[in-house]
Amino acid sequence: MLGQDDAAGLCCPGLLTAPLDEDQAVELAKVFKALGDPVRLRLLSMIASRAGGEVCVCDLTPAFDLSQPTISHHLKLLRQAGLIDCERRGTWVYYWLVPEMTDRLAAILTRPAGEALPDRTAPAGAAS
Amino acid sequence: MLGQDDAAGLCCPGLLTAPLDEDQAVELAKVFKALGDPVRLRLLSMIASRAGGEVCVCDLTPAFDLSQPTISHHLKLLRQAGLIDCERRGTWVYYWLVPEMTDRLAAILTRPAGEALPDRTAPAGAAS
DNA sequence: ATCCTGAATCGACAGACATCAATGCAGCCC
DNA sequence: GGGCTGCATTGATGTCTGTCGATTCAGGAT
Repeated sequence: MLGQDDAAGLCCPGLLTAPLDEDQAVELAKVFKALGDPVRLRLLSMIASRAGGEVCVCDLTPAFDLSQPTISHHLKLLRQAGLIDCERRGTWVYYWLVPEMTDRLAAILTRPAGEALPDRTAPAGAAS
Repeated sequence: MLGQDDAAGLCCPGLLTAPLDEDQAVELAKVFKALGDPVRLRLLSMIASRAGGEVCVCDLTPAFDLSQPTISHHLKLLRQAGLIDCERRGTWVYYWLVPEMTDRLAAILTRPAGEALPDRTAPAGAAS
């Protein structure tokens, strides 16, 4: 059943509207941590932008100056974060994006429309 | 002019539409890495959701079971990532969200509207 | 000036992480 | 079967990071 460890319980209505409780924060942090590496970001973008929606590992590995085990490790972390999934098909393994997860992250980072921000460009009290 | 190190050059049209080049990936990863810690996520959400748009450090610190220097350290990382900014006002220091950055992240994680995903529930591969 | 308070910085340390070479495992082909 | 290829796992290693106590710095109050 392919790990798919956790990181599924991201129900939070939005990081920016109410304080996160600790459990939510821990879950969310796992996903952002998975995104917090240049190699994984490039892997994710290569997978997500691929016409057809899936990529063979053999197309990913040569794009980096890293060993094959290292790429495999990064793919595993992205998968455990719920950002991608994979399937073995004969000799090759194919990865694809899980758009529900990126959608969820985008929603979490989106502020409610009518939120009036205090105008920082002309603060009331500060001259000079 | 308050560090504000880098992490400003996030022009990328979207993580999910085209492969990121390495420099873009490195910049973006810094921001996501800043979000990849539960304490920083909670700090950010406490700051962002505060009515009035700003929070005094003295209101943040007691919400955690961590030392004051540790909180200060996390705030510094969030600030270096461009997610928050701060100002000293007399004895106290106030922090607020930089919504441009979260907006940018949300945009980066958002797929272009008309993107037809391959239907994973009924793979078409075998036919034809 | 002296003291006090709130916040940032410094130095140290344990745990986490990225990376590699070596190995293991699964599926193809001869 | 035997060998080959593609990918995952293991074990080791150097670096990064989260945390703390101690210290320092900035501003107000006495």
